[in-house]
Amino acid sequence: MNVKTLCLGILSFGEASGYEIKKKVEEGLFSHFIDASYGSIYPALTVMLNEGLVTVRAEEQSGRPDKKVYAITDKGLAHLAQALSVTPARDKYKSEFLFQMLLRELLPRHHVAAVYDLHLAQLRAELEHIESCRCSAENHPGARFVNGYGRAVLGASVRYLEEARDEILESLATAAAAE
Amino acid sequence: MNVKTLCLGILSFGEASGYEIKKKVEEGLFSHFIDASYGSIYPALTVMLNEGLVTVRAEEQSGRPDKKVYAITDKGLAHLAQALSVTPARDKYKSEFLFQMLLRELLPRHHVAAVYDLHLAQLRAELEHIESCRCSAENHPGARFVNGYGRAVLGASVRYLEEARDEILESLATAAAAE
DNA sequence: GTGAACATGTAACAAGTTACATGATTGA
DNA sequence: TCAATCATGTAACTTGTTACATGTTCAC
Repeated sequence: MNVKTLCLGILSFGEASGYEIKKKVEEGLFSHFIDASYGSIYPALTVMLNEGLVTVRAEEQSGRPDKKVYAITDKGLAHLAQALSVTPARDKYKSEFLFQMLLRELLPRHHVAAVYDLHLAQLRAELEHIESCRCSAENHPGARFVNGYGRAVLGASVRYLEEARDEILESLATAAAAE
Repeated sequence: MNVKTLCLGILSFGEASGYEIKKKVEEGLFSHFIDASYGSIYPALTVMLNEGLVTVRAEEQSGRPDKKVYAITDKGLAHLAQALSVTPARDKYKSEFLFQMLLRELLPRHHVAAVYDLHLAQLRAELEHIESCRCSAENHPGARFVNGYGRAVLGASVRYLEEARDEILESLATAAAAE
């Protein structure tokens, strides 16, 4: 799936500027499983405008550049539906954190402890965030499902890290004591 | 984290050929959170050989090309430790499946049902796989932790999909009946 | 005899990220 | 006054993937 499809998907919820699309991607209901940068969003919108998949409306603003609000067209909606009518690529999950934990015996104890707690804090923050989105997702079936999925997975991660923390810290303490 | 670090990490568990590294990445204990293709592994090994991070040993084989078995050097081990001594990048999770489920109202019912069940089957297979790796990970602390993490997360995904399935299918049935 | 697994390697290509360029406003 | 937020856009760069090239053995 490419950035074009991603933008069309966001726009299917309502019109938005490139800037707002990026915000929705990184802060919105879907932040946990999609990602895109300005450098890919803006060109994608320009291309789709030329292809008739979206329309623009310039919103004048004092001082700032005109806000270009994009809206999806019928053609864009059809394009989106078609782009989604394929078997989705397998989920991709990449974790440098887990790679470090796998090889933690090679790393300084303080680093492992710091990385562990940072990761746990980040997961908790993300979980809180999607829990705060719960209400706004309630009335949309797709959003509700996706929100529930995120809560289930992030919740499991947080719980696992909380449970395993003692073991990690204990082995660290033991190793430190043995020195 | 790049492919070089990934290969060094695998090699820190023992010598291996490029082919075997790829197998370990896609079938091994870590398959759920790392990934790499031959097109990136082979060049990485060549570069690291020139940098003195690994050594090679050609294993003659009848018929097949010589198997080039790589082993990590002390310099490579130091390089690996240094590469891992940074704050890890945030976990990246991308899911076209969730994106389709988010927008499922745009998609044909049969497609949603097929995609859902395929995804569930794939998650179950992956979970079974890492459960089958559990024993071989028991005696290595890093592997045990990572294996447990994978089981926790995949288990939560599978359970959620199992629970939500009725709701998805029911809404599909309702929509179909309303036509 | 056919496809999968074993085994290495290259080159063209795709896709997206980072950094740069610009500049006003708003709140601490 | 300094950082953050709003706001768009381009170009160089990174990184890795896909497809190709080659050839054997083993199991069905």
